[in-house]
Amino acid sequence: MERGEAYPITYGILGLLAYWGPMSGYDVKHMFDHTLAAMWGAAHSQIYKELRRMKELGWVEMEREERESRPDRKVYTVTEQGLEALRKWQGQPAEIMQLRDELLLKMLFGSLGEPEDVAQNIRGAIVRHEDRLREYRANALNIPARGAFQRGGNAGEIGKRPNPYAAGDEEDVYPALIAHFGIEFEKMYLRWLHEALVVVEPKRSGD
Amino acid sequence: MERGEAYPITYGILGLLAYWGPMSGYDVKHMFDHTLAAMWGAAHSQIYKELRRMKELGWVEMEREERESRPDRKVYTVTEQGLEALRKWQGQPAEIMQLRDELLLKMLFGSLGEPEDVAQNIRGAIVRHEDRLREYRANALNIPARGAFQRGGNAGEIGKRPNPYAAGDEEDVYPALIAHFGIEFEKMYLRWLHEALVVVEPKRSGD
DNA sequence: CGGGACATGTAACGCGTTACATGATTAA
DNA sequence: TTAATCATGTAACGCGTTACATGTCCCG
Repeated sequence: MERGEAYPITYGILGLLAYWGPMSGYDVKHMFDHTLAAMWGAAHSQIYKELRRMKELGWVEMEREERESRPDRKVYTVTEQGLEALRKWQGQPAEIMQLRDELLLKMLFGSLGEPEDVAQNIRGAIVRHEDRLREYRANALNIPARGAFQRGGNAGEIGKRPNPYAAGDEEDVYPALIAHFGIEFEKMYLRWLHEALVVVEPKRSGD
Repeated sequence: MERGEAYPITYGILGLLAYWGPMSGYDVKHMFDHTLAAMWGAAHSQIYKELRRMKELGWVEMEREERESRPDRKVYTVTEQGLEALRKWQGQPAEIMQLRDELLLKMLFGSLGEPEDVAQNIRGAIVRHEDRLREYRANALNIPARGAFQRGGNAGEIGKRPNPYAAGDEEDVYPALIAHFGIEFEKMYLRWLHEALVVVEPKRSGD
């Protein structure tokens, strides 16, 4: 595999298509927002770019779906070459992650700012991470079962075809593992934020 | 503050300079590698770029230090405007982070690859995260006390000046909080990796 | 005598973000 | 009538990475 051929987002889209079946770029965007947003954000402009490149690589095929009184859809289907690329990717070791959390950076240099500003930032983070934890708990990353993806409207034959890549009835443990990670991560993050708030928060005399 | 004026890495460098005193770009790179690498990687080319831009913004001043039989150094010092920018940054809310961990992406679509490949990836991640945890535990992010940064060699007067921004004897809790986060994160990550390995690892009959 | 540390840069390239653009339908 | 949903795109911009470039000193 040459350098610059594919990136995590490429495989993210390819994985969505392989896992849930043929979709339009618009659908991929919605899947990203509902399943991968907390892990890997993606603007629709980026998704359309990647789909075009994957078509040039022969990893997906595109079929134009014309509809009356609705904009046309371009439905993408993973090819055998695309599946091969996914398997190859799975076999390669993943680099260790970097956190790249701006809050941690702000807090590392917290002594160069006002303590109340740091405390305010921590309180904001608590709210956002509690929201995320609630989401994770409510729907376990919103991951529908393999091949079960179906979008509203009369999407024609293509949307109703069963996913040709679905592997029968055997259950898939991986989405549950990822959801579990998300929950454990948010719980740990929140524990730490509360600890930090106690340390940082200015003590008031009348308390 | 206009869009595109400064980014996390800008404030990371500015914070290093404000916290540990005047440094060259080469020194900044070393500080990054020893304190922030796990959180925010930075190539030296990027650091030199940022230092140039910060000079144009008036956030730092540059003094050329000529030395015999050694390459010249460009020593950067934070200005009052730079400190003001840092304080302003501290007062602004931080966006919620995205994980962007390729291993999680690979595992989400683990069912599209070979189970043994996934297991191998998990084992590799365990080794790397154990290393990182050991590092964190050994030196708590390698963060020297405020103003205590000193590099080898006879670096001239500049390197020996006490940090003008150091705020006396009061201890700084923030680096310890960040180090604590790093340790808790790695512990949680490792717990999860071991759980995942048990689920994923193919059972052998003779075991 | 080769390799590491010291020290600073340029060039190429693309992911990822933000903004701009179009235009129909449907529901409040 | 205002706004959201459906649906796809282009353009600008820069962070971040990788590779290329130069030259001295010091250690084994």
